[in-house]
Amino acid sequence: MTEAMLVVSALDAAGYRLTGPRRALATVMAEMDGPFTAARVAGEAHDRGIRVGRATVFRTIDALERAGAIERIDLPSGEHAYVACAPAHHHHVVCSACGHTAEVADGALVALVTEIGRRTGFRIDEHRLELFGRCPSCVRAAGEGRG
Amino acid sequence: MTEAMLVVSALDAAGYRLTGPRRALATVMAEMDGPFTAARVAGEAHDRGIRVGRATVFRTIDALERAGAIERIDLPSGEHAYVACAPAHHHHVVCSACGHTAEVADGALVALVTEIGRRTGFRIDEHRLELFGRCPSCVRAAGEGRG
DNA sequence: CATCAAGTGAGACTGTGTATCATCTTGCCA
DNA sequence: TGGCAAGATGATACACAGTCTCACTTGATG
Ligand SMILES: [Mn+2]
Ligand SMILES: [Mn+2]
Ligand SMILES: [Zn+2]
Ligand SMILES: [Zn+2]
Repeated sequence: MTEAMLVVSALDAAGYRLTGPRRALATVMAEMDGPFTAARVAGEAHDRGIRVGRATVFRTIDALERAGAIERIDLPSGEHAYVACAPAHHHHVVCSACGHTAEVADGALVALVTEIGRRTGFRIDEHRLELFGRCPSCVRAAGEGRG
Repeated sequence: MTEAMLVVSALDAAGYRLTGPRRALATVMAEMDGPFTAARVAGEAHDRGIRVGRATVFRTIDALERAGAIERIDLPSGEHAYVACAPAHHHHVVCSACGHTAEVADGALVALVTEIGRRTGFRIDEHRLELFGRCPSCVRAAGEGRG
């Protein structure tokens, strides 16, 4: 609930109009558990009786991404997923079993990126670190299975 | 030339058959300058008079990726591109102006990933670092423009 | 060579994302 | 409070990425 409002206010702050479809979709996305694809948002919206065009789903994802309220994750499968998250720069660990994510602060990575820039001679202005594995609870569940 | 042979032998080592289409496409990919999309491989092959089905391009990219001879890069635009590269684990810096890439050894990143695993409780088994910016020669070119 | 599992190409098909355009809404202001 | 222009919407058509099927071909192996 308050999560959806954060998403909506990010839209507002970025100068986008606060429309019905955007509010509804922001709520759907904020309540999603783990990364979601455009198709899943459209499906979930449909299931809740929210009647919104497919193009609007893509446009809203686009607007939210530009507003910094959601972020794209390129899954190893090639799919594009998104997660609602803080507007500050950070990265994500994604559980490949249940989809839960955790945010990871940039921390030591900035120094590493600087060093890579120095060594390669590239002027690096964008980087992306994505981590995949099992979240604590899925690790625990798997352990029990064989324990 | 020898680059293409490396790609072909990686295929061989992974137990794939060495067919005409695969050799031809491996050559095309090895000679590509910077990351290439499936569509660009198909286009380039066509331009060289190599008659090969579109499905085969996708299947060959797939086989080469599994063989470790090429690697996918998720461009910020959302496109999927590939680069021919060494089979050892590493990452890429991509020039967003000219497309040139440089390989970056994992180095200090492994420790960082371990630390992230410890802090988040995730058992991380895959990570991906992608860096985008300007290569040395594009930086130089831009500098001259205003010098 | 003969054999046959693996690979190929044509083409249909699914899915993602974009373009168009007539219609509707929002934010703003008189 | 109503009027309006810019911006947003949705229906639909479209462009493109990637997969699937299936009849046919080819490479590796002996
Ligand atoms: Mn995030
Ligand atoms: Mn590589
Ligand atoms: Zn999990
Ligand atoms: Zn460059």
